Amino acid sequence: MEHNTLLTISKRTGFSTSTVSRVLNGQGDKYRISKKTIQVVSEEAKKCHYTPSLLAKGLRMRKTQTIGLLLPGIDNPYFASIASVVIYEAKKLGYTVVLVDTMEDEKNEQEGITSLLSRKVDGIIIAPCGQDPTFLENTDQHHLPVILIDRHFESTTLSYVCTDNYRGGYEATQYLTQHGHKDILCIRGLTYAMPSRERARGYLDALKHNGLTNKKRIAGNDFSIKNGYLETKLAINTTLPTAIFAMSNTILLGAIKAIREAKLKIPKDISIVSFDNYTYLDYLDPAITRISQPESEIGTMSVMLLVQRMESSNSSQHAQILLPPQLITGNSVKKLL
Amino acid sequence: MEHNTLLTISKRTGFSTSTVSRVLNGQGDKYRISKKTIQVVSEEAKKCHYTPSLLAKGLRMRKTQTIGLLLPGIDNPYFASIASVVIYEAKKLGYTVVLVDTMEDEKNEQEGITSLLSRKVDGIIIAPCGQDPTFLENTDQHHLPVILIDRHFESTTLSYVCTDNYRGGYEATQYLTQHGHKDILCIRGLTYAMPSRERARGYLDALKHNGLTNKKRIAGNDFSIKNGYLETKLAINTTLPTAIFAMSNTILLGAIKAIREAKLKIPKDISIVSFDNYTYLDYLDPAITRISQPESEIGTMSVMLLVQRMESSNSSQHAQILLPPQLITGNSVKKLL
DNA sequence: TTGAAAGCGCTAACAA
DNA sequence: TTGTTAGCGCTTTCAA
Repeated sequence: MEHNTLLTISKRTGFSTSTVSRVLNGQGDKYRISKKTIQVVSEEAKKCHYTPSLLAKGLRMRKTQTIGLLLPGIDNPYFASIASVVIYEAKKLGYTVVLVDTMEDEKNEQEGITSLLSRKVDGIIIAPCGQDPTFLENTDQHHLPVILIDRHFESTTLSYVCTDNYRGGYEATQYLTQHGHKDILCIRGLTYAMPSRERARGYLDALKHNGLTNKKRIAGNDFSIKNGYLETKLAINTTLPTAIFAMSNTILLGAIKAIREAKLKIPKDISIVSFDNYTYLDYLDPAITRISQPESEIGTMSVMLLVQRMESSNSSQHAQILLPPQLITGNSVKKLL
Repeated sequence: MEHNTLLTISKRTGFSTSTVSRVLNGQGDKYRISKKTIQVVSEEAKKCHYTPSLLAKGLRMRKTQTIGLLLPGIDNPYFASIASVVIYEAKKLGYTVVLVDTMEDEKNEQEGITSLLSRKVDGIIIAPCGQDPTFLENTDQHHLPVILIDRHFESTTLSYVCTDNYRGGYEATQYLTQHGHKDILCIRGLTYAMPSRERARGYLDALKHNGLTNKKRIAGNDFSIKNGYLETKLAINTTLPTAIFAMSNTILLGAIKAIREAKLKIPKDISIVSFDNYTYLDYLDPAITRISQPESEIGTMSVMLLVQRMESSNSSQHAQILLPPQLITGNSVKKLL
């Protein structure tokens, strides 16, 4: 293990580095290298635990078999789930993942991207927390494919794979109205982020289709537990809604906390529907009714799209994909008469 | 953004690549390069969005500012939490993290390490799922520092940062006996893994100190939800213990599921103490009493140790650190008379 | 105060 | 069937 290179193997076997390189890359047949040479070289490589330098290879080939993944918070189970899938799928296709946690901070995001560019990653998958797609669009156009996940931009040429958040917001609200709810508080995530806006749009449209437009009530401005807590607390102390539509699992937790502090019971005193699926939601009492996002599909599809763009030269074609969410019913919604 | 290198900047400014390199690395003063030159070069670099190639730099310097992190499952909140901290701390010190999810599979672990070696990472932090430290020890001795986290080996020279699992097991059990419990079922994780063994040892010692050795009851063999479910189901249908000590948050979930299916109530019919801390545990009903592991300290300390070893040449010194766990009380344990 | 040139480990065009 | 050689982008020694 004393730092082996093609050169050291070349010297020990007596063959040139080219030959060694070709053998070790499985191009022995292609170059009609003799069986014996192949065997000798292979054995020597194995014996000395040769590990090719992906630095040198990357420098020479202009390809590093690496993809950068930027997420706003790996400790959020929703993003952890996506990360898990992306890493798995990437590995299957021969890519390694460099993970950057932007912590919902634009500066971190910017630095993260720069760092990935320096590392010469072959492509980027990102759940952006910035509001401006310009930089990403430039990157994408200069030979470094970018795929957005979870969040996309108003008008962008960039490829994305996201949940159909409008539909999710609509279905969550519709489920509540179908159970007789008319006073529904919607607690929103990051105001300017597309998922928040789309879910809110779905919420509003559902109200409209039920003649409840005048009942609309949207509050909150980020995806934190604290936001869920404060907005719920406020609502409880002003006008208690019959139901809450929480835009994320984090907001949900905050809401539950406030509800418990007020000694209210779910669903007897107040109903709740959340966004994001998660094992633990089945273990809460009551189990929480929620709109499940297709994390697995988002992860798989984003890797597929990215690899496709990275490996085919002509593909400047962009795909903008919305995947349907799914309602999972628990016992957190009461049927009103 | 048309692929700028030192050479292109050198040509455009008229200075040599050496000078450009020195300026861009902040060594202008050291080499007494004229203010004007520094300014010209810096401006050109900024204007063309120069991004140094860490491949070339790494190849030349034999240092990539990258650390490899191998975890058995990023979707486990305990590991997600560690990953989050490691990424953050590493970044603060100028390092990027390549994350490998081994999925509790030795083969994946082996491949992951090989891949990291090829990428020429400067060091490795790993929660090993293999049983044999030999390979890691060899790696560690050949100029690539390795730090174990979460799990360590029987007798190893490798550095590690782990929870004091013996103490955790002891305290969990002690808490139960202090509440009058004598029939405590311990549901274990991966049999051969050090955390399981140490927690079990703590459990047994606590029983012993309370004269309950003949009551010992250990079952189960991995850290899955399924394991917790099956063992609990079995216990309920044979001899119902008064309390369960679940060795992880996953085992806990399985246990709760079985308990609910049997229409039993926690803590009225059966008490439970778990391992691993997690926000959601406060939101279960009842809140779960658990032994909290110091994820943040584990993450921070492992990065500190690793960086120390990577950056000081003489440091073949190894640190083996056990961090104390902490009991967090919920309402899942009933006081028996 | 600046530059020329070698070399990190690899691949591939060209040559034999 | 195999070898020679140039070059990927960078740092650094030596020289001026």
